Amino acid sequence: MRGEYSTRQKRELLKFLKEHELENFSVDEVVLRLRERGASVGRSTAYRYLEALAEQGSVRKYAGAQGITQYQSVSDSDDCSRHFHMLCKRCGTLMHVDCGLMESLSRHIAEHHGFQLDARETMLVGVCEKCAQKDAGGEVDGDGADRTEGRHDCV
Amino acid sequence: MRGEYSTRQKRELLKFLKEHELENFSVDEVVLRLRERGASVGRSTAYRYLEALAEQGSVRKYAGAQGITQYQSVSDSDDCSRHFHMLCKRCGTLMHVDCGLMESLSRHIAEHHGFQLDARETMLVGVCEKCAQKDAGGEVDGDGADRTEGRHDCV
DNA sequence: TTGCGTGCAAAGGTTTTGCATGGCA
DNA sequence: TGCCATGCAAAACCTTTGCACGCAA
Repeated sequence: MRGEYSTRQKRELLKFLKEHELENFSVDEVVLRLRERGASVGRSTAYRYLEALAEQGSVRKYAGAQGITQYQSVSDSDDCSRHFHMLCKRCGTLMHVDCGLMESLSRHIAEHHGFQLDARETMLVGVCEKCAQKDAGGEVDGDGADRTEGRHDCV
Repeated sequence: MRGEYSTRQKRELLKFLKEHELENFSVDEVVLRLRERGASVGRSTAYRYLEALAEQGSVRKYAGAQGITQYQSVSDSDDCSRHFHMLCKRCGTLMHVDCGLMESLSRHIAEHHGFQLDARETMLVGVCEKCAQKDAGGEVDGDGADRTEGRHDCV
């Protein structure tokens, strides 16, 4: 019979992602966090299923710092093709930006530069507010580990 | 004595990069192309020197498709921190965009979203004009291999 | 002569794959 | 009972590093 099976591993992964919507994880982190809560999932399985979810669109997949692939669960209602994303190069946090200027930008680029922007894949790289403050203050440690994340709806 | 030595390998690499300004290469491609012209350079050396050039700023380094690091030689007069870059997800071509809207964007993001954009690392991903035309026509092959590249100065 | 640069080979890390086993329908 | 899914281990990859040798200054 054709189709997909519902397994414990898939359910655990899905549950974890739902609970941590808009947070960013590497495959290893997901595996680790699941193991901590006693819901172990094999690394291969995590790779395979996250990849599938990314293709299906319910998870964003992108290259974070040090070339490590990051995954981020996106709520069903989120249409990531309609807003842009800011990636903090310090802590790896990914933020969604709903902002009118983005649409103007897309339109401008298309009309004046003959280039069709893909908001889903485009990443505005820089330094987020928190990390900028840390920079101003003491030294910054490598990871940062602040994985909470938000949305910026512009006025 | 402090300082850098001028070696055959460095000169070959530099010469190749100058000849292929604004084109994009992986380390392997550079090594291969140099070997083809009888100017072999070890992989480690290529990695080390390209990395050095990237830090120094005369070469752009970025994560291309499939997580393979790409390098692009930039002319001396180019100040890549002052304009943005568009990366075609089909053929891998990288284009420089000098455009007033980009500065407005940076300023807006900083003021309204508390995020400091890094133009040097930000990549506007999408489909370039050529590939869009190909899409409209027949099927597109994976690589595309059109590595020539241009600049878009906006009016 | 001094010490940076080079290149090989090995190590390092992430991601993919092969295959036997296990579980869903 | 059929297949799909899983997980281990191995392979595949790109990249970095250690170290002995070579070469520029």
